[in-house]
Amino acid sequence: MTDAVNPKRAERNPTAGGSAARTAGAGQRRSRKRGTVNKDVIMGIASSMFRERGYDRTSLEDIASALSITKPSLYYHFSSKEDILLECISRGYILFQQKIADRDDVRLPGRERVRVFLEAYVDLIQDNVLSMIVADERVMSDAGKVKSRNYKRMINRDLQDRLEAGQRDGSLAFDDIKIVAYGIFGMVNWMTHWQSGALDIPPAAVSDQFVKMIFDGIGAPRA
Amino acid sequence: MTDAVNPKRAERNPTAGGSAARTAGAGQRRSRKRGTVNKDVIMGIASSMFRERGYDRTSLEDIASALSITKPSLYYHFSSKEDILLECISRGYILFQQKIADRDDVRLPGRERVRVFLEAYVDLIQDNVLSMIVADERVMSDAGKVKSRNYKRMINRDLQDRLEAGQRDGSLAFDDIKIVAYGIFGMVNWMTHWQSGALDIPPAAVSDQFVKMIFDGIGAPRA
DNA sequence: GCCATTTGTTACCACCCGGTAAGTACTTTA
DNA sequence: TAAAGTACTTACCGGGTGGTAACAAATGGC
Repeated sequence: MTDAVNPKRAERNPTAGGSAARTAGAGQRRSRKRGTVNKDVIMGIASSMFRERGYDRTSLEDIASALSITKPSLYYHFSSKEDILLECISRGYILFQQKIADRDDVRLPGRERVRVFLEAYVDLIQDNVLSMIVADERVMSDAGKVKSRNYKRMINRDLQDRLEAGQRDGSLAFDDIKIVAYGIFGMVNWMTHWQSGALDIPPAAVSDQFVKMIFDGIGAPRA
Repeated sequence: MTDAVNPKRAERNPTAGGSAARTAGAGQRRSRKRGTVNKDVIMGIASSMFRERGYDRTSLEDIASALSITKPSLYYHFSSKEDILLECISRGYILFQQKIADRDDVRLPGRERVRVFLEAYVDLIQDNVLSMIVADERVMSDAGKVKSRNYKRMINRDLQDRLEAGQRDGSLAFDDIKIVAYGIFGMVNWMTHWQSGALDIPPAAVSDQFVKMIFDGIGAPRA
């Protein structure tokens, strides 16, 4: 009974699928064919787990076992846990850009361009893909902080540009653009804290209601 | 046999005040007079630290050293780390009720009662007092989850009551009250993720702008 | 068939964290 | 003044985490 070496680490019930891998497909350790685990597969799982459990509370062992590999294997693909997070953030940003590219059109009024932004954003939140939201700078290295902050700045800039465009073309009206942007991001980002029940609302319904609320407010029209 | 005993664990630099106690006054360990540390003082520091660093990333040692006491001393006042959090949540809720009691008046239109709610709420967020927001159920015991969820439910109910009152008296108008409440809480709760710079905006300015945005929206009035 | 590269594995470490046991000093009370 | 409680301290444990060293098996090119 040596307690330094934990023998139980190796033995993992091969029949128990566990709830670890509820999010994405995963089998038991060793069941996966060699070579099917690439960076993108890892980031898919990692994004989901970071989003569901939080970055801190997701251990590398959690991620690895959801992929049916072992923790050190992750270090073949990534250089650190933070590296995984940063790549997830980058991936999320790229997916956002791709999603928005189809529907976006700079000739539309700013108001509509804000709507496009929000619909894509809410979609991706509910797909557990926007790791940026979940990334808390306080756990990151200085270099990581800079990178993460840059992505946040870019996406913030994107929304603010649309808001300004709306102000110019007369489709939107507001005082303080910073507070407005913060408010909008708060509304949608906080979805990551919703309990599972509330998340069952279809993304389209959520973004519809939010967009309505943001544009029209909830004050009764004064007569 | 066992190499698990790490001797270096005990040695800790006693002079290093560190930046742990930037939030509230603290000196080096032992500088504080006996008896000045009571539950309320602990909760004050703990709330701030939970809010600034997050619950997970605030160790009991962090809290203790900010109070110039040792970690086991905390166990004289509280039974566990979660206990501290739960008491902070309760304290925050009570402070909220007290703050709101002065200005609240059920005879006011719902719209104004929502405003009162939000002004108090934003104030207390900026005072780092609403630990409820920072408490992530995923780290809590089942019993803790229930308690925490109850406080959240109560404060949610409070806002929804005000919203419904506004809908009845005609001062507010909206479709889905749940989404509206989620949206509002998202806007204000997300303030806990703002970087320090943005938090310098005076609370009154924040709540004014948020309230304006919530009531009137940012869509230009259609002619 | 052999070798280099890719993709993993086992075994392990140093560190940190929540929590506990047991003892100590100050303060109140009878 | 002595007992009883209050408010701490030192020393320690078990368990978990990110990360590393060293080794092994599958894969593809020659």
